[in-house]
Formats: sequence, C-alpha cells, structure tokens
Amino acid sequence: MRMNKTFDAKIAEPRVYQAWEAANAFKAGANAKPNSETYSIMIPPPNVTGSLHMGHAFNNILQDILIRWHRMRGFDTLWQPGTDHAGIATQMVTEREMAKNKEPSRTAMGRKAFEQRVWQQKITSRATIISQLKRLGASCDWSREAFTMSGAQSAPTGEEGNFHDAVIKVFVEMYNKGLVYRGKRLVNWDPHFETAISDLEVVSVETCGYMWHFKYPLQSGVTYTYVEKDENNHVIFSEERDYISIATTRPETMLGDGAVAVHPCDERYAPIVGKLCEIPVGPKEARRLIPIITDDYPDPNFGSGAVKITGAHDFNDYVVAKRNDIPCYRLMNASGKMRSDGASYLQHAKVAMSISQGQQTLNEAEIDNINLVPDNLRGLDRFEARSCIVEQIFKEGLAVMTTADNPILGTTALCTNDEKSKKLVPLVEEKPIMQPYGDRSNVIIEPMLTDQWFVDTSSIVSAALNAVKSDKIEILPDSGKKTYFHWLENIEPWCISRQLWWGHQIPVWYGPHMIENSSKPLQDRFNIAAHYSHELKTYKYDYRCAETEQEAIQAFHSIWNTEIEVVDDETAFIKAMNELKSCNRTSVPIFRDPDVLDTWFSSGLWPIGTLGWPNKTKEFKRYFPTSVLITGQDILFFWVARMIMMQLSIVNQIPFKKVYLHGLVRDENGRKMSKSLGNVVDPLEVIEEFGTDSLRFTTSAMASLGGMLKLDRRRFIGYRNFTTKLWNFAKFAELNAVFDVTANTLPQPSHTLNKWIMNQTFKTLDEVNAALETFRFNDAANILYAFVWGKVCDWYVEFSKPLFQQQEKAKLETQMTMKWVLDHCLILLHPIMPFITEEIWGLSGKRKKMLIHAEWPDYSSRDLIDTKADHEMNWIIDFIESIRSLRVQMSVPAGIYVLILARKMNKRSQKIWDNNATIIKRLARIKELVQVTKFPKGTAILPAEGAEFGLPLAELIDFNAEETRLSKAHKKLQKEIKSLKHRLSQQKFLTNAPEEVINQTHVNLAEREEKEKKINDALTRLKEMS
RNA sequence: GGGUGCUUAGCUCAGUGGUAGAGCGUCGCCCUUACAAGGCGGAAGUCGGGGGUUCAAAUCCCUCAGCACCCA
Repeated sequence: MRMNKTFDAKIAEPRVYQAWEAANAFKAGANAKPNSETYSIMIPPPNVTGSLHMGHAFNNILQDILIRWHRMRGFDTLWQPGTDHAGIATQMVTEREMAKNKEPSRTAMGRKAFEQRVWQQKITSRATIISQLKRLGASCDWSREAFTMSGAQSAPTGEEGNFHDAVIKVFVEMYNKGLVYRGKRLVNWDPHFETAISDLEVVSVETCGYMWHFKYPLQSGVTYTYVEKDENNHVIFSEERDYISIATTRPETMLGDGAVAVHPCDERYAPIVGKLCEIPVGPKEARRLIPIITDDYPDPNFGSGAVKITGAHDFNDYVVAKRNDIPCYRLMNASGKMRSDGASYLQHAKVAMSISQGQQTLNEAEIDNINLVPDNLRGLDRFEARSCIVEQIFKEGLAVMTTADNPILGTTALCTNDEKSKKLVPLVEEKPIMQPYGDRSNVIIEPMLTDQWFVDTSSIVSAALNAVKSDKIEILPDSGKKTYFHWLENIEPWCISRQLWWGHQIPVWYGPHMIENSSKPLQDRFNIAAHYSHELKTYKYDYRCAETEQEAIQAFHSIWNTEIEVVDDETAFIKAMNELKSCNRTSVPIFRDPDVLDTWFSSGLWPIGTLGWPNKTKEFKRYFPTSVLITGQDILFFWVARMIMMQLSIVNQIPFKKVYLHGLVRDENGRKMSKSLGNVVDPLEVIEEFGTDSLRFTTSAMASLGGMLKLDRRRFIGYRNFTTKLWNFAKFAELNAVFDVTANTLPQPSHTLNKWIMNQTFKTLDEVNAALETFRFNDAANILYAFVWGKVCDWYVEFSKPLFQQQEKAKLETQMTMKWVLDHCLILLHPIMPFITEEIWGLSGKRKKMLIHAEWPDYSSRDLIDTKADHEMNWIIDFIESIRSLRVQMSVPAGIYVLILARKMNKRSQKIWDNNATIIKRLARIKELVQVTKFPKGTAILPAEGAEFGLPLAELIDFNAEETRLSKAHKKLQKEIKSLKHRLSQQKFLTNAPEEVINQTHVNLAEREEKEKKINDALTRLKEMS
C-alpha cells in the first residue's frame, strides 16, 4: 500500500511544489506543443508592503487555474510574476517600521539613506509575498520575476532590471508628444504625507459638520432692501440690510475669498451686484473688500443663495474663480498649517485690495506669493484657525442670529419652551457633510494650488474607449464595461507627481531662465531672483525633460553654451545662484525635480515593462498582447483603464484581449475585511487548517461572474471533505490493483457500467471546458464535484465491486476503465486542486510526465457516448433509489434483505435486471426478485419504467403511511400533468415553440401519465385492501 | 444628487425564456471491508411587492420597497 489513510496537505504540498520547481514546470513555454498558440497572463503585482490577504489569494488562484489548464492543453504559456513598489504605501509602512524600531526618521537620515532603507523593506516584503504565492500553488515563471522599480538609480545590487528605464522612457516620450505637462492646478493635497494625490486616492466619508452663517458687511454706506417672495410673487419678508449673508462649512478659508457670487436670476441680490463687500475677519483696520459677482454656480434655493469664492481651497470655487478671473489666494502650507511666509498681512492685504478694485493684475505665481493670513493666525493648524475666526466673528456680532430652539442647530438646539429658547444665538447649522480623507494617511485632504505634472488623459482616452467599444478588449462581466465607459467619458487630467521619496524620480531638470544669450558675465545673463515658493515647490524655472542627466545637461548646454553643474536640490541650487550673483561661480546650476511619479504610472506599463520593453525582446513579440487580465473590480480605474490608455498610446497595441473582473472578498456578513473589524480571513491560516486545495476549490466554487466572494469557513470544511473523498477513491482503486494496470489509450469496455462512466467522463470534460472557456469557475468546480462525488464515488465505485470479484476478463476491463477514470478525475481537477491530484498521480502508477504537464484530453465526446449504456444505468440508479426510499418510508429496518415482487416486467427491463442483478440486490438490499401476476394484500407499490415492483409487507404494512406516500406522489404528478396538458392544448404554443421543446413536452407528459396511472392503480388497490 | 448592482431553502449563494438547484445546517436510519471528514433517506422556497411583454418569466421590460458599492 502506497497510500496513507488520509492526505496530509501540510507535508505533501510543499514537497509537490518543490518537485514542480525542480522540474522547471512553470517556465514560459513549458509543455507547449510544437507551433502552439501562446497564452499569457500578467500577475497584478502585489504591493511590497506586507503580506497576502484573501483578495490576493482569490485573484491568484483564478489565474493559476487558467494557466494550468492552458499549459496542460499544450499552449505556449507564460504567467508573468512580480511586485509593485507602491510608492506612498511602502513609504508609509517603512516609516512606521522605522519608528517602531527607534531608527532615525526619514528627514533625519536624508533622501539617499532613506531610499536604501526602503529597498531593505522591499526585499523582506517581497520574499514574504513570493513565498506566500508559492504556498497558494501559483505556477508563475519565477525566473522572470519583475519589480516596478527594478534598475532605478537607487537600486542595490541584485535589483537590476529594465523597469525604471521603461518608465522614464515613457515619461519622456509622452512629454515630447505633449501628453504630459506641468501646471498649477488645484489638487488633492495630503497634509500628512505632504504630497499631492490623485482623486482616486481620496475617500469621502460622511461626518457631522457645521455650517456657519455670517454677515459680510457691504462697503461703507451701501444698503439695499432685501426682499423674499413666495411662489405667487407675494412679498413675505422685507428688510433694509447693509450686509450679505454667507454660509460656509470652512470659515478658515474666508481669508482667501476672492469674491462673493450670486445667481444672475436671483432678484434678492440684484441691487448689490457689482458692489464690494467686506470679509469679516482679520485686523479691523485692514479688512479686505471683495466684489459681488454673478455666476451660474450658486443655487438660489440653497442657504442664503450667496456663495463665497475661495479658488485656492475648493474645487467648485476654483472653476468659478477661473471663469470670472478671480484671484486664488493660497492660505496654507504643505502640512496644512496657516501660511507664515512672506511679508506682513497688512502689506499683502493692500496688494489684494488693489486687485479687487481693478487697480492692478498679477500673474498666478505672484498671486501665490501673497499671504493673506493675519499675523495672529500664522502658523496655526487649519482647525485651530477655524475656531479663532469663528470666535472673533461671534464677538463682533457679525454672525447671522437665530432663536436657540431652531431645529437646524441640531444637537445644540434647545427644545424647552421657556424664555431661554427664544434667546438669539449664532446660526450654526449642524449637518452631515462629505469629508475627503486620504486613503493611506486618513487625514482630511486639503484642496491646494500647486505645481504638478499631469497626464493629458483627454488626448489618450479615445483609443482606450474604442478598444472596448469595438470589442478588441472584452471586459467581463458586462457591468464592468459600463463602469469603464462612464469613467472614461468623464475623465479628468491625471495628476502623476507625488512629493515622496520612494518612487521613480521625475526626469526633469530645472535651471534659471536665461535673459539673453551673449558673452556678458554669467550673473547678467540669467534671471537670478526667480519667484519660487520653497514650501510648495512652485517652480519658476526653466526646465528640460530628458532620459538621463547627461542629456539634460546637453539640452541646457545647447542653449546656454556655458558650463553646467547638477546640484542636489533646490536649496543647493539657490545657494549656487547666489554664488553666481556674487561672481563666485563659473558654472550654472541645475537640479532635478525632486518629485516621484504616481505608482500607477509605472504599474500602467506593467504589460510591456515586464516583457523587456523598450528592448524588442522575443518574449515581447511572443507574449504581447497578453491573453487575459484577471483583477479585482476595485482597480478598474486605478489600473486597468490606465494600462489600456498607456499601452495604446505608447506601443499602439491593446495590452490584453480580455479583462475578467472578479468581485471583492467579504466576510460571511458581506462586510469589507478590515483589521479594525477583526474579520480578516488570512489565507495562510485557511491553508494551515484545511490545505491549499480546499482553499482553492472553495474559491473557485464561489467565483461566480459578477458576484462577490463572501467567505464562510463552513465552505472550506465542505470542500476539504471533497479532497478526502477523492483520496479515498484513489485508495479504493489501489486496493483493487487499479494502479498496476496501464491505460494509456482509450479503453474499449464491454460492460455497461464501464461504458456509462466513460460517457459521464466525456460529458464532464465537455462541460468543464465550456465553463473555463467562459470564466465560470464556479460551474467548473460544481460540475467536477458532482461528477467525482455523485457519479464516480456514489455509483461507479459501488458497481465496480462485484466486477472486481468476477473472472479475469471483467476484472481487467474494469481495472483499465477505472484507471482511465481516475486519471481523468486527476487531470480535470488539477487546475483547481493541483496538489492532491499531483500526489495521487505520482502514487498511482508509473508516469511519463508529472500531472502538471499531463495532456488535457481532447475528445469529440458526442461520437463516443453510448446512449444505450446511459439508459441502462439510469434505469438501475432510478430503481435502487426508489427501493431505498420505499424501504425508509415503509420503516423497513436498514439491515434486512427484502423480497421484491415484479409484475408486468417487459423484456427490456428484464434484461437490465438480469445483467445487473447481483449489484442491484446488494445496493438495494434485496434478497430475491420474484415475478408475480398479482400483488398480494399488503404490498407497497413502486411503478417503474417497463415494470411494476412491489414490496410485500403483509400485516406489517402501515396503510396510512403507504397512502400518504402514494397520494403525495400522485398529487405532484397530477399537478405536473395538468400544466403540461394545458401547455399542449394551446394552439399558440404548438405554433410558436421550437419543435424540440414541444417534443420534450410530449415525452414528459407520457412519462408522467404512465407513472400516474400506476400510482392510481396502487391507490385503488390499497383502498380495496384496507 | 448621479451611477452600478443585489433581493431565490434556516445560512451562504448558483441559476441569460421551457419540470426551481448546490454547499452547509436540520430531522430520521445506518460503524454495509475506499471513505463517520462517511453512507442512505426525508423536510424545507406563492424566486422582495405590484404591473407588463410572451404560448411560456426566477430569468426580459416598467414601477415600488429594502440593501450594498462606486462617483460627486
């Protein structure tokens, strides 16, 4: 005996995996037939931040199933593995780790040292992840493992590769084509990481917020009659006012207001449009005046209908400011504190005043230099500043007032009916607001005006839309397609620069603007005192984009014709420029943009980058475009859409032919898995407890198209039991010397049983192929489960037992067939359950190849199926199940062998009985079958096709039980017959329905009528007897 | 506010117009020499409500309700 009592996954799985690796079984092209088609999948690279979670497991299991399936079918298969450097996430994890270990902080150690530190983190994390992927059974070509930052300047030995080159090349190419540009835009600013982030990285959370109502006094002396009317144009309120009422959820941004806007149709404010009003904060002697303008943006029915416009700190306001030429005053610095740079408030406020009065215009950069934060608020946190401002306004009596019991005050509203409740208090609405948070930092995002790099998505989006519209790329399920179109049709410019240290540094170098090209001394040829903001890196420099530093130098040199020196950073640059000014320097400094690229910019190149692009490698030619991308629907925008856009714009080819989007993994209650909820299912724990194959089978069985994966540990148990079932089948085969025969060719059995199980196998093969072809992993798993357990184990094994005891010929034939069936079970299950199947494969005979490279069968099953054998076996199974059911319902003790009577048995059923009497008797526990012409009193009747059977119980029969049993069946049949008859009586059905359906309906009706008649007879007889 | 889904057995979910399914659970019987992580049998659903299209609707359309996710 080679097989143990049970399969020990913990020991066997690592051993089997090693054997595959030792045999180079995963290598690109392994097991490919000559001139075969290629099949390639790029792994969605996991982040080098931690360890694998269930989502990764799910994702990679599906890929592995497809890869193994194609490899067995002889495709030239590549599964490209690798990891992602995950800029912000990895930087965050590393810093957290450093803090835990009491290492010096990032800023303390400096950029170069920090980069090295992150590489260390990467190396550890990558090792963890890769070993976990291997534990899942992932059959990637590990010799080709890639990393999105391989070959970066900072990369230590052993981290060479082409990816960095590819990223830089793409940036430069896109820059040269005008697809990448630099600009001052309002971006989502993360004050914790002090970087811009893309809008996809912002999560909106509903929180309890407040809306303050303030009075903006009109410029001195101006008043108007504020009138409110109802729908019928009747005046319901009228008052003389010297202010305009403004509502805001962010009082601290009032300091940067550039205007107050009202809707052009809003008659209430028509008298004061064009007038100036005063921002009610800041030193009293220098309050700023801003214009009241009209714009379509304010909603007259919301709040007071008047909106303050703070272009530098609100996305909607920014648009209004741009179209009305309103200045955008930035109030905060990189860490979200109120600005403290530049000259005093009084000086800057004076400049701002002259702008709003139209006395001067400044450019964007000059406006950005204006700091309108009053001196006493400078350096404060934005939320501290808010409370100071609110307090000051209250004190001055410039808040809009209301009674203390006004319900819109929310929880602070008084609900008493006394005098106190009629007291006037400032109107501060309590209401839920959507607050933007950084998905990594979890701090409130600040809209901030900064210089950033953008991809001009609008120029590259149409090719990406067309690729999917024209079905060159197929997205599954269909809903993914809709989402894709919706997003791409409303796409915004993509901000790709990040103020981080971990990532691909942007290949742009900055230098001073040249005033004139002459032989004058250097200090006269360059603009030394450029405008710049050190904090937000708002460059006012000349710049060049180039693939290398050398090329950048050359680019500058060709226009300047001077000696050029690259300095470390902006600080060094400023110092050098000062030296230049004081004639202490002979070279002109330039420095590289310190920012790095958004991680998704580099992962957007994953398909071509991993294949060696920009080099024209043979892998690139062979495996690109890839066959399919398997990924979660949550990164459709982040990754999938961008890969499509970028690949099309760079190599003018689609990156993959199909996209299969799977659902997200949830806990058994459908909630997101999160550490804080404590509902995370760790795939490695599942593997420890149930084995990888159970995890894989469960995953596959639950991976229905469009559904989410709600994990319930009870499912793992169920499918673990399935692996045991398979193991026991193999043990049974071993026990009957099935392992010892060789069955390389198609068996040609003569026994019905063997023919039947071959039919079932062909059918299963067909169905599994169809299921996998259409990514219906759940169907594939369920079909195999039903076949192996419900057909092979429940019936084939049982029926084979007497054949194994018969003479040599039948025994040998059954051994041959069972070997063939076992092999097919192993082959068909292998993509889903690779370990246990490979293990049994190895134990169950001498094999030319490992199962991973076994040939996936390719029969055209229709020609092979023997319908006669199917009919015979179905009759038998039906008979046995009926007898079993009858026995239980008639309370016949399970152990007893009974006498069964047969009546009106036709030739066909007689023959089936004769051929299979031994096994039927055994499985139905029948002592003898006796032919009778009439059933004696006390016989329970069982109608069957071509016969009537009876279980004689004599006095033992429970008439009531028997009557219940028969009537129940009778009732059900009557109902079905009625419905079928009704259908067949409809002329419309007969004319409209397809012939096949009509025929089937006739057959169904005939079958039921025959059965109904027999039951009816039995019921009549029962009544006579009782 | 906009978009996308979901609602089927006690639970978790399949089911793309033709006789309602699976796993788990549950109830009863059984240690029948591959398997008690098992065998055999049973109970359990007006397919969220309403309307429509069709010979035929869980399935297609409309509508209402509840839930989830994504984007403002």
